[in-house]
Amino acid sequence: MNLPPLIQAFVLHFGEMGSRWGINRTVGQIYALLYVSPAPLNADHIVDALGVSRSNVSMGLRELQAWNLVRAKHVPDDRRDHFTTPGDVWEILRVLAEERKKREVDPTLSVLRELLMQAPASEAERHAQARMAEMHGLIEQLTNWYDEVKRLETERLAQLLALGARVARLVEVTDKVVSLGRRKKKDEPSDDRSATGAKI
Amino acid sequence: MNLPPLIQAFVLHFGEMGSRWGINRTVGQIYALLYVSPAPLNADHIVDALGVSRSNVSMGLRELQAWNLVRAKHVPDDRRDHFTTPGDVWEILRVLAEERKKREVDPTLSVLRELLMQAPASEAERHAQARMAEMHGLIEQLTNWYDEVKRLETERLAQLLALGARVARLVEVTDKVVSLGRRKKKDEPSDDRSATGAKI
DNA sequence: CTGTGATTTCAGAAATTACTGAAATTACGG
DNA sequence: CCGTAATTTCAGTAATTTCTGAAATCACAG
Repeated sequence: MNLPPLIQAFVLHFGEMGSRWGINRTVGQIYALLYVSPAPLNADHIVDALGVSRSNVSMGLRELQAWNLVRAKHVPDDRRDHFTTPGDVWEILRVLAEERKKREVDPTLSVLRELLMQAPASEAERHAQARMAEMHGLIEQLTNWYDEVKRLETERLAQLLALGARVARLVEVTDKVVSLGRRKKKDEPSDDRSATGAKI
Repeated sequence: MNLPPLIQAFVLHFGEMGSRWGINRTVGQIYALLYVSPAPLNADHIVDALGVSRSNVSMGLRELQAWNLVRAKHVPDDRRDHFTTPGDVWEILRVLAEERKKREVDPTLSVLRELLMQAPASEAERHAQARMAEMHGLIEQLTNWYDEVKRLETERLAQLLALGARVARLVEVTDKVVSLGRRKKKDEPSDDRSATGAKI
């Protein structure tokens, strides 16, 4: 491996972490290298930098492209493909979330749905199904939430994050006021507004 | 493997998914089995049910306990240990989030911090550091958010989830009012706060 | 077309990870 | 303590995954 020490440390760390996720060391390293690179790199650059075989790089890039984490870019006057990561870290986060959901969550959800359709043949199966239903419910809630949140623009999302758990106070108060309002009269949103104005 | 078909399908699926996460097939299967089991199981039960070696089960249980996903329970009049998963799926979610953060996020955060302390020795390193800083900033925002949210009780958390992206409307309005307020006078936080009371 | 260089494929080698059975250790009732 | 049952450890083996170099394919300028 032939890289400035700071970059090498970063690349090596991602190689290690890669194995802790589903991806292998080389794929992690390629990603890290492209991430910190100021310009798109061609495959041979990567081979030089990481000291792995050309074919390994080819397979790694292929996998990263399947994950939508790396894009090929055409550089004029160069027949070789050049590769980059999306520049915006928020964009990367979105892609990562989407892909992991697709690979890790969706298949489970569909298996659960299928198993929940079947008629239990015993008490053991009945109980198992009840547990599966709990899991299914939770995952469905989470994915519904995710589907809504992912549509937000980055700036809004960042604001929500910054707000953190303080939004919960709001929910709490809203809840209280709504149930109060219901006791008096239905649909009096102007009241709700001022009420929710309590410190969040 | 010796299980009712419905349970077997669930167990096999978790075995497969296991490999897609960091854990191996047997560990995934053990977890799935305990999850749907109406009562705690001892190690030999698991051996029978899954058809793997006793030692493999021992190692699997050990790993699941390290993840806090399985607890040993003592059953009176039985010298053998019995194992269960936490019953509440929300609790499971919390544990999972916490452990994955500990294993996948925290180490990266600390490496990034360390690398950002060092003085860059070249333009390439300078640029790399800037990218690392972006990544570090994002991860820190996410973990701060997580740290706040994880403290919420389950019920509040569920409410927040149910609210979904609709909380974003609130943020939007807040934003507008804050910028209005700012046009008049600087630093008037009490104003800002009441402003957030607008309808969500 | 042809020739050249870039890229991918793929069979086998290397490395890693998972699993087993035997032996060692631990826990505990008598 | 002793004996027995439960559990863990660990060295060796099996299975899987990753990586490589050689060959095949592709892409395109001339």
